Amino acid sequence: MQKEIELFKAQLRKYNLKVTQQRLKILEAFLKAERHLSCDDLYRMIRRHNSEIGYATVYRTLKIIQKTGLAREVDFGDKISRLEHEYGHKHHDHLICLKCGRFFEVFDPDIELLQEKLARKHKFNPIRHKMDIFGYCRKCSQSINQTQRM
Amino acid sequence: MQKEIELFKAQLRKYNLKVTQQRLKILEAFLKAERHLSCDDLYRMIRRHNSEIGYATVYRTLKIIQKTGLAREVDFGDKISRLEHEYGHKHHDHLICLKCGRFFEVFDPDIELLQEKLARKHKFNPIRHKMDIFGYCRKCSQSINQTQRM
DNA sequence: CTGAAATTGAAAATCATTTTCAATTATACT
DNA sequence: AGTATAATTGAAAATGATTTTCAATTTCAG
Ligand SMILES: [Mn+2]
Ligand SMILES: [Mn+2]
Ligand SMILES: [Zn+2]
Ligand SMILES: [Zn+2]
Repeated sequence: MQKEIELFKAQLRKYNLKVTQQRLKILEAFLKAERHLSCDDLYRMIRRHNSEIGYATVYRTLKIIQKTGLAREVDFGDKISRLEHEYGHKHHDHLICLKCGRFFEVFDPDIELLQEKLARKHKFNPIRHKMDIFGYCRKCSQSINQTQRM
Repeated sequence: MQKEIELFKAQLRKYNLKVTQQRLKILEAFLKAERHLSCDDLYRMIRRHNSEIGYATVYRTLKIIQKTGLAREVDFGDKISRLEHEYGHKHHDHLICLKCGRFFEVFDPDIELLQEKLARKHKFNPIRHKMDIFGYCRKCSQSINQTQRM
């Protein structure tokens, strides 16, 4: 985590942004937290321990965190912007449960390769991609079957 | 298109919804239009020829069109809900140009197969998925290279 | 220290989406 | 056709996440 903090400070200086207590608190809260949180999630978390930080500051700091490559936006189709840790994390895709909302991070090198090929076939220069599979997780699949039986 | 209209009417009756001129006008505009339009897009299009239809009606009718299986929502990551024709259209994924905003519909059966396998490997029951590859289309790739040369 | 420039937080603005409600319309039934 | 009733309509307001404004405060280079 120290590495991320130093990287963040370096990036701030690089862009003539100031290293403030608020920004550091917000970054630390983000790094410590479970992943995939919205601005509002993080704001509430911080509020519990420190009510001195405003929503706008959390919002703005999250934008900086994204720009510095420490976070990336994930989109679960509910129109809410959520962030996950990016630094030191490899690319992955998601399995998202339609019932309980839990998600699983997955990676398949064969799919990744075919995605590259597919793009090239269309003379398209791929930069990034997003693959989300929606369905029912093991637990929810079971409970759905049980419901149907009743 | 007549087939879609009949299907729509049948669905309306099935759900005790009324067949109104507004609903039919909106459906026709949707079916005739280029794909991937937002509620606002469609509202503006309709307004050009018929200023008697309110935004709320377009909005509500689009919801019905989705429910009847004539449209599906596509998500290009800009938080705007857009619809594309669904009836008689096969599943496909998208290549989306980061520069000009154009998109290309693609389908790769090998990827689809691997997606199924990946889900199963995680005991996950897949229902639908979304795969979007963002990058630069052929034209934009060229113009970017030219810019860099200058 | 000091001053210029950046930051902060409360509040307001924005913007797509969704709901409300009184007036209007579609439809089933005389 | 006329009537009852239940659904629909459109303007306007509400919503909710996101983004901006601005006066007061803080950072930090010199
Ligand atoms: Mn991937
Ligand atoms: Mn696919
Ligand atoms: Zn589940
Ligand atoms: Zn392009």
